[in-house]
Amino acid sequence: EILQQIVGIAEQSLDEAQAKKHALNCHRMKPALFSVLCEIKEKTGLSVRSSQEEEPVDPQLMRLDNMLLAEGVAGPEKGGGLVAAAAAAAASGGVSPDSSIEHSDYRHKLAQIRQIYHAELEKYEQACNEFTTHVMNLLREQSRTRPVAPREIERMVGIIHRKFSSIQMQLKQSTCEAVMILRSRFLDARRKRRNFSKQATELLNEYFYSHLSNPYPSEEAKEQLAKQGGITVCQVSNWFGNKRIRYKKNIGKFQEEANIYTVKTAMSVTHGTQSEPPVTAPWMGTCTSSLSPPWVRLLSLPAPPQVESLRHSMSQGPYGEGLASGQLYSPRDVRVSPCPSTPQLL
DNA sequence: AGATATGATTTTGT
DNA sequence: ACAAAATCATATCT
Repeated sequence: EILQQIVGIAEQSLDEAQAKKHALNCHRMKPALFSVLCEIKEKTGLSVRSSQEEEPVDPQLMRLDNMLLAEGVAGPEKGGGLVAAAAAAAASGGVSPDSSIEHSDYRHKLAQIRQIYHAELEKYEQACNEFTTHVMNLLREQSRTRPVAPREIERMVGIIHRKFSSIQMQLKQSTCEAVMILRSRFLDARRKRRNFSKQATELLNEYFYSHLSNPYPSEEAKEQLAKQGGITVCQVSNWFGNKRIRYKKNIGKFQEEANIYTVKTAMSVTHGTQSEPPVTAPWMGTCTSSLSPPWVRLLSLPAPPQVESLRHSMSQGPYGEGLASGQLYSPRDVRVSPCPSTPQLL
């Protein structure tokens, strides 16, 4: 009969139920029922298994945490953010002087993400605590009418925490995604490409066309070009890589440019209007473009000595017309600065 | 607006 | 490991 009443409680109004509960607690048979329940429980031995006490420490969660920390989202307050932004700036390799404005924008957006993240985290924390205390109260209350071991309460709390931490993980995940998107938007160097200064381009072109037979500047030459042009050594390398491939792909297109820059170095001699034939050198390999027809290759004999530019080449170092002679490169195994790239965080 | 130029990154080949 | 080649993504021109 009493059991029937207990089951019935669920269908009644709160006040009614409360009253009934009180009545039950005071019922003279209650202690007997309680001890019976204890006995049953003891017999069935449905006690908590002590398994899965140690958490496996999800590696995915660790990665997310690490990233959030590294990006300054999860770390200490304002300082962390600044440090992260500075680190990101350094990592992106931008020695560009105009980057501060973009970065302030980036930092602002990051701070927003950070704020939302922390607000949500706190909300979850609070909800978790609330829920936990609620459940604990409930269990404590119930322990008056049925046997509840402290272990069981602990276990419930553990379950609740696990549940909430999985929700937290979702939050972390989406925060990480947001940060990644932000990064790619603002810090991917390709997205804010700036053309080099006129002066730098001129410098590079001058070197390229005056070393057309072997346009592979040494490390030292690159350093000098970089310094003079106000760009990095890596950018110089990129430029030459691009230039070589694009030049040989379409020599015709570059003839005008070639004339400009070779004339520049050969000003002293003639102002002859007849343009020189395109230089084809061994470094261009057998690749001929659609616009520089096959016969160009037939004309490509050993690098024709460019008398005018020879002087210039010589003054620049042993890289100009040195193809035939042995000294192509000076020994340089010292890697100065690796090309910076955006770190792959995920 | 679309075509071309250009700096940077990724893939490929040796 | 290095350079060529391909590709990406933005800048600049028309």
